[in-house]
Amino acid sequence: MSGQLIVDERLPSEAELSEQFNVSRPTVREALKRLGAQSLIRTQRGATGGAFVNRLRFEDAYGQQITTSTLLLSMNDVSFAVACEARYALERACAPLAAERRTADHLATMRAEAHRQSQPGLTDEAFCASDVAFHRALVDAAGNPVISYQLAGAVEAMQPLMNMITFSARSRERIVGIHGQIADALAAHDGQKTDALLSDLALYTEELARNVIDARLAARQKD
Amino acid sequence: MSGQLIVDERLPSEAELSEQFNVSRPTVREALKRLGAQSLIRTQRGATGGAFVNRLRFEDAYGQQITTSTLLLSMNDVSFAVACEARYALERACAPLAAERRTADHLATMRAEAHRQSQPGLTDEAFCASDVAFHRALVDAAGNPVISYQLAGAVEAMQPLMNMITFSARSRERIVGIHGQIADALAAHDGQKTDALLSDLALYTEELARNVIDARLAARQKD
DNA sequence: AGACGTTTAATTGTCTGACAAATGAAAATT
DNA sequence: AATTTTCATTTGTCAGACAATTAAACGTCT
Repeated sequence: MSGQLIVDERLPSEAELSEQFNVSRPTVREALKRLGAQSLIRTQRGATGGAFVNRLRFEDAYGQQITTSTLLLSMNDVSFAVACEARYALERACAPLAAERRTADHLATMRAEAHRQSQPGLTDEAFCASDVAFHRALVDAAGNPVISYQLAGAVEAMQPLMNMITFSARSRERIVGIHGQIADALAAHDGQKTDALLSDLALYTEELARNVIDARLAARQKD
Repeated sequence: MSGQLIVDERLPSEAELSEQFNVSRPTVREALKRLGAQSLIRTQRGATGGAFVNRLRFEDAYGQQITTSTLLLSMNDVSFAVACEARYALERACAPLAAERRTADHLATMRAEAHRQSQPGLTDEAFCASDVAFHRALVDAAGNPVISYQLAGAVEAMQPLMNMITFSARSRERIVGIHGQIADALAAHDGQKTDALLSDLALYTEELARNVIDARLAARQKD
């Protein structure tokens, strides 16, 4: 953290560390495991083995980010509205960049996911998973790895919350329609239109969630 | 992660776990340390002690998020332009929300930081730190903890990169001027103006960074 | 000289058994 | 009833040992 070690540099062996800090090897190992859990080091067995400073890659950080975000949402009873607002606010931030830089690949992925979403036999969970894939493609289209990393948590952590919603055929149709329009807007490099469509989608998603919650409350009062 | 344990639930003791999984206690301890490093559990000594499922709080997650983001930027030679683009794109995303919901407290913090930034004796690092505090207040003004969490990394991780820049008196004056205008725009609940000002700030910051980099290249060629 | 096994030393991974330190509950005492 | 003492439980730490892995050093053969 303080920059004294560089990537791939080898730390002293466990025996050396235990002598250096006047603690036993098991204690050193517990400390090293803590660093390993944060992906700060990796260890290798054998003659030239040891603990090495790990290069933290974006792909590794994605996973941690998603896990942490998901746990945060589930443990701090964040309302659907708050989570939804955060997600779409951040996602709209990359609309202009995505409109500028989207490649044919990104468009193809989005169109493919939109098409999958229109299949009638799809379960609600598969629909949500495809939804996430669609939006990740949109975020990645902004062509900025830092943004992709930051938004991985916001987008993916919403999935468990979205899974609470049951999507009727009619609501699916509307969502897929907007997805198609978003792909069109990006194809036309129209950032403002993309932004407006994401705004629509945010409002509609919140409306669906509100309906589900209201229905549950009504059912509970009936009991 | 799979939801089988609830917050504050106690895990079996180390001795029980070592029996359950047929491993020794040190091995169990190493595993528990890994969970502890991820803030998933906390441990307590004593008769009624043990390992307990930890409630992951936003405040705790902030720190992890900032650490990870900072390391990501420093280890993957992300250009200043990319990091800057990400930061301001995400920050602009909360401009409309901040304009709507900012409290007098947020405005006071921002004005106080802007005032500090205008003090002549300030070091470059102190100036940057105050800059970060200003922008955190702006993000927090959006009144959405999920957004605050997500942006903590983007905003704070930029600080080491910003510290590379030496701020002349003239550039400070301009930045402080924009900060003041941002506070004014938020006071007037003007989201669009805030967004435009953040856009200006992004462009100007990138310009400053470009100058520093160009100057360094020139100096190197001179050698 | 070079290719190919073999040995060897270093290092992490794991185990056993032990003791220290903390801590709450139960028991004893005032 | 309040306070102190004792005790059992649990985590924290230590020492010493052995297994598993790995690359380098060494020998041997072609």
